[in-house]
Amino acid sequence: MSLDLAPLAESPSALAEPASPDDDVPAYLARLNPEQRTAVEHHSDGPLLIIAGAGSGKTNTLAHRVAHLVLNGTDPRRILLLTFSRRAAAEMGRRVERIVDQALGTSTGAGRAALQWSGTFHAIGARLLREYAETLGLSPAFTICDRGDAADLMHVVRHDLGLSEQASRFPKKETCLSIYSRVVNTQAPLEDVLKLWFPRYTMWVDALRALFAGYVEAKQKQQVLDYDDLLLYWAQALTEPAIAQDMGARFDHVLVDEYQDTNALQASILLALRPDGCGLTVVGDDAQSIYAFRGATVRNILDFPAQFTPPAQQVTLSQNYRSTQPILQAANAVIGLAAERYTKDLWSERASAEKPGVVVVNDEADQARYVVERVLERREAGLALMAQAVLFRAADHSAQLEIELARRNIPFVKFGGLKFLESTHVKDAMAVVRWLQNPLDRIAGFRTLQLLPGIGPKTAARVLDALAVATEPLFALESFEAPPAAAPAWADLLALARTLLGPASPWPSEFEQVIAWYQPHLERIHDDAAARMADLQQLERIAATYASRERFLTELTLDPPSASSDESGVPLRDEDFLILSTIHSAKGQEWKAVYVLNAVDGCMPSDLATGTTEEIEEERRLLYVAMTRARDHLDVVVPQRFYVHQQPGFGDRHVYASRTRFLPNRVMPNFYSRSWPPPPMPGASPSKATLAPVDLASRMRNMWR
DNA sequence: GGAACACGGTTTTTT
DNA sequence: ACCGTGTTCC
Repeated sequence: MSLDLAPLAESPSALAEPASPDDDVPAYLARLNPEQRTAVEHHSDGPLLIIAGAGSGKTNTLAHRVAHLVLNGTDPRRILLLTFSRRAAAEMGRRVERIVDQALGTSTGAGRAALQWSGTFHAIGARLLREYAETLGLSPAFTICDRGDAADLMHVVRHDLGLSEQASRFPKKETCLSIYSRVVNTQAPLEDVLKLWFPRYTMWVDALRALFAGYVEAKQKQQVLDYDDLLLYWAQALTEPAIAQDMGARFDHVLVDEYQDTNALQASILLALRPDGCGLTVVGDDAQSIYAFRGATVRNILDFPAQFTPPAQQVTLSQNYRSTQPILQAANAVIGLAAERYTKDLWSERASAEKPGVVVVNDEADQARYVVERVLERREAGLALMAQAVLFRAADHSAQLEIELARRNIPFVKFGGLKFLESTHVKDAMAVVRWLQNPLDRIAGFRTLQLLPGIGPKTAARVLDALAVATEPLFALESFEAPPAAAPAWADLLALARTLLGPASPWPSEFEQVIAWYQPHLERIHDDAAARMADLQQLERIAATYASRERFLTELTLDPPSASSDESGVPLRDEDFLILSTIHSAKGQEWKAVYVLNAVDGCMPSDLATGTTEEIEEERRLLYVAMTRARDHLDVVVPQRFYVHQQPGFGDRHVYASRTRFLPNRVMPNFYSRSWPPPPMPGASPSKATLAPVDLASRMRNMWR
């Protein structure tokens, strides 16, 4: 399931009116404004950088450029289009086909412009690596592990090396993985990464190096690649001139979207594919760079032109077709306070008398009530729920709002945060399938085996050791002597393994067997088995949409369902529902009305991201991204008190927060400022003070006397 | 010795 | 809700 619910980004309105009727110009070009048209028509023998401000018709411009190339004779199978998400790739493909079909004046041309090579860097990397697997010494059957699995593997290796008992200050498995990942993605030495981003752990440099060596070895033994490997192996393969030549020659054009959120490793892949920059187009906006935490660097986009001789041509799109002028002016004011800026202010022709609001409320409960009231008010006025979105910094910031929405029966879909695939039961089921796909995958096996009562870490490890040296996995399992306590469950597992390890059976039915096997374990382990079983049935429906076990595993790992909704289940397509999303997941999208939650210091910027000025600047851009999602209405909500989780030595508590530092007084004239609920009328004071006090405490004591 | 269970402390953003 | 740890039970 890829819930393509929210329409992506720049709507058709992001097209300029025809500038001047020119007989020789095809209609699809006449619709563009001069800058967009320059970008679309850029001659393909030199590299091109498009700096595209928020709402400037970026997606459309890129789609038009691809369509333009196809209409001028480029084979769509020889175009490589790298996007930030799978959803963006699908949307881009649809638009290109539409433009080409319209231009050719036929509806029979369906498929003529079908892009074969569009997807994320990771997905394209996985595909190429499988294709070139033999040359590269990889097993073509390699499985891809997600972040959680990678962390588990890191944990196992750490334990094997005896680093767990070292001291309490050795980084946790997730932190180890973050450090590793940052080294890989930034291509920087471990020492520098530690010094810059993980100063607390600099003393562990040698231990970490040993850990990472063990981690790499473990992955190779198990024929498993993590997310970073998809880029790393690809980049490394491209350092071989013959392979670079061969891979580069498959494509006439390489286009990259959201270039501001790519990292050094991705830049090196591009450069190796197109060393002279011919046929290379990158699009991005440095003001919207919000992924430095995973190694992305704005330097990629800023240094792009000078990488080539002659330097890349640069086109800037600065007309915004999305937001009203007051909203844009406020957003410009916010980003105008950034320490460093490279692009100029955006402008819009969409006049409006309505300034965006900064709304001060008492606490998060009032914040939820305020948002619900405004959402309903606007729906009364004709704005569908789907045209409205609530954005926030961290997934759990919407918790109170979700409760309020459920209470008032307002359907919603939430993007970002804890996902479907990360819940224990779904991970269990996926592990079973992965392990039987690749019996050398120890993490999947470890997880599966421990589901059996009577089998814990030790026995599981013995089974996996036997498998690691076996030539025939099924035989190894059958000759393993399970502990007596585990005997019945072990027999059931063997029966499942005989089917799944044996000659291929039809795909979706294999999955049904896995679920049938897992169900009794689920019921034994979890109290809320019924709800979890419903999730697994959902997963079964998803599994049925993939052609094979291998495709299911790869594609679901690289493109997990991005939305989760309330308990009533995913709303049907024709139903109306409100969008809740983390700001990160809202990238590239737009709504008529946008509500930004928790615009207070501590949330934005997050307390966890105030270490360096770079981190704070990224948080500022995050607010900018949130604000520029709005077309007509924008409300920034500031709760005066908000809840913080366990502070060392304090426990849960409320803190008094102040408006985010990104909205200082001097930008406030761009907003309409108010508080909610409105202050009570004078004279209508509540009567609390007149009630007599009651001593409940002594009544409770007296109950036991 | 190994598995199971109970408890206390934590939780950013994502391919 | 989950991870790590310490304790109990077979």
